[in-house]
Amino acid sequence: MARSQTTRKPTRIQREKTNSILEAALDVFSDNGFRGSTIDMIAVRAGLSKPNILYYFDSKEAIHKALLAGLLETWLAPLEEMDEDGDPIEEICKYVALKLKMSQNFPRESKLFANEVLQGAPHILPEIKGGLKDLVSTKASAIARWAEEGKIANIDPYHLFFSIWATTQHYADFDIQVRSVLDDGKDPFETAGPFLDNMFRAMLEPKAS
Amino acid sequence: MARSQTTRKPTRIQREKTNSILEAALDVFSDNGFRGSTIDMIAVRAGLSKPNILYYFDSKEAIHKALLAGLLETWLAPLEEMDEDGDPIEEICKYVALKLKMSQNFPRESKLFANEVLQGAPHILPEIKGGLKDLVSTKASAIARWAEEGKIANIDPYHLFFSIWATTQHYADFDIQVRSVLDDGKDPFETAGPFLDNMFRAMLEPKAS
DNA sequence: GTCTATATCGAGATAGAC
DNA sequence: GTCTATCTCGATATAGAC
Repeated sequence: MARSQTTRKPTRIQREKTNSILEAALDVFSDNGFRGSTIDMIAVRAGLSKPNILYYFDSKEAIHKALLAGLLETWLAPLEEMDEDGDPIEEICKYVALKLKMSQNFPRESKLFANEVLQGAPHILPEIKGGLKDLVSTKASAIARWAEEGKIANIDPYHLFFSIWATTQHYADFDIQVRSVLDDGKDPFETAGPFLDNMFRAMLEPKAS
Repeated sequence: MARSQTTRKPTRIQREKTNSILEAALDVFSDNGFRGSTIDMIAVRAGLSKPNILYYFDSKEAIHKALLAGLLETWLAPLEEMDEDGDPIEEICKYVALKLKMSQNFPRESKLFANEVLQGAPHILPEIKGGLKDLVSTKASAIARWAEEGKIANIDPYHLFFSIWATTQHYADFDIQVRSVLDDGKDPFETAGPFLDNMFRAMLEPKAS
């Protein structure tokens, strides 16, 4: 078990190889899911041999866990930026735009996450029931307050989050379907931005009571 | 290869066993994905032996294909019901409600479909680029016409469909996350119905120009 | 039609030379 | 640190008795 991860000083080369393995693994796992991926696929894409992969990581699962480890944090960062003292509708729409940008720029991460949750989140259920739930709860309170103050329409904050996650991640996770339905060549993200912005503004606009 | 599927008259018992295998397979595949599922899991859940499964189906993939075969059709049925001569907003909201009901009543089918599309739709890409694309194209034209006539707001019909699919299926596909974020015990579907209805009505309401 | 036993194969992981 | 060769195991699928 005297693996490189446990030694004291990881050299530059070690870091580089570790990174290229993770990079290749992200490709493979997001395309094929955990069970559908093989170490060989990762090795080929990383330009390394199979045993060499297992020199840097103890197992296939260790690679997967390493990828997931930082993922939820990255995924939640945009939500943390939501400012309770800012303009309500602008803050929410900014979050939507950020989340859509993440789907556009990090589709592999989105798919990795989708795969994981779809299978019942076997590796990150604690994090979901912990950090995610807590953060959402906090931000939901802020949104509920905005609604009480009449600054936005009276909507359920939790379902608001679900609809934001669902609509933005859909373009990454189901991209094959989206692009198949649209004329090939069109970039879905260009038109999705204005559409979603308009959709959430319409819903959030305070109604005359 | 003289398998029962190819004989002329499938007896009642054969039909029943075939159905219980498909039923068990739907459980297993939707929970674990195709690669993560084993014939043994299906056999145990169906109360049959592994070779007996392979007497009724030529291979694990054959079971999977059989499940997917009817799925897209079932999945599209609600969209076909959308009436171009009905009240625009009511027709669209009826579609949303139906789609949500399907997520509630057929979560396994939804997950099976999500798994398939997430992996790039290897088995049903032709159907997606064929029947699905055509049907959506037809209905999108109707919606575009409604918009031109000022009966609904001027929104992109394709992104409307994407947002409907994303939001409704989210409750089935990501149920573990939804239920983890909400207080346990609450049924997400009860509150999701009114929320989504309100959301799509707000977006579709014709704007004074 | 249904079983037990087994052939076969793919893939994770390890041994040991270099 | 990296390779070739190999062990091992789980899973698909088949053979053949009943």
